[in-house]
Amino acid sequence: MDNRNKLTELKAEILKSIAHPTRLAIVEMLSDSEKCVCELNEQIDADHSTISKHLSLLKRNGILSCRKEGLKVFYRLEVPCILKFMDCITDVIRKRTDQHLEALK
Amino acid sequence: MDNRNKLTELKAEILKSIAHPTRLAIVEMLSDSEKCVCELNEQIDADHSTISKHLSLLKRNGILSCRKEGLKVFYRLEVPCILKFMDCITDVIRKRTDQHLEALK
DNA sequence: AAACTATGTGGCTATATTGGCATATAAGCA
DNA sequence: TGCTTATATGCCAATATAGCCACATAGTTT
Repeated sequence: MDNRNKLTELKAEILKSIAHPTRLAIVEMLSDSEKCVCELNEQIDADHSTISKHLSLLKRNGILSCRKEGLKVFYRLEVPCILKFMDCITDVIRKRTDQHLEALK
Repeated sequence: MDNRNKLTELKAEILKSIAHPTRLAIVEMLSDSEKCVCELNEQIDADHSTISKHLSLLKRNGILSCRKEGLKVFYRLEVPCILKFMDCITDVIRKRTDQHLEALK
């Protein structure tokens, strides 16, 4: 019972780490291949320190891993199953939109 | 490009709605069948107003739907695919734990 | 209609999250 | 060694979120 709660809390924590526009964008950008921080910095409109913090959070929570090569650090997605889930989330969005349209009738 | 960002933001918003211990617990409790608010109130240790707000958030975001029957309101899960995803999240937790153990060596 | 039950809402405070700036570290290069 | 580039961290202010109490509403029962 209490363990169940604990597990639910852990799950919520993991979910929270990808439940942020910038962090989700990072995850999506890493869907096909690893990328260096510099590349992410280029494509995301935020201070590099902000992005760095998002990356370290994602890493700490096991979503990403990284390797260093010279000056650069390359991050990669550790849990590709997340991507499949996004289809489910897109379903939710579709369903939600339908509901709102329905409500207007 | 901009549409892509908009979609990512929407997805993050949906994710955020289930990325909370209590809300995730609610989703899990509704995995097998609909339940009335009273039942949720019994099982969750929080003020009924707090639970009510979580429910309305989940509904607004298309995760849950509800129907009224007399005094009671029954909520049900609209998007069962969320449950499948939780296995992926559990993988993350396992992976993360492994990493931490590894780091201690 | 008055009292009761189940649920929802407004308003407030406490806490958590975010983002940017300045600064630090680490590695390559002149 | 000093300079430059890539990345990370400390600190702080702004904003968002959560939770509780009090109150409101809807439906039921007497």
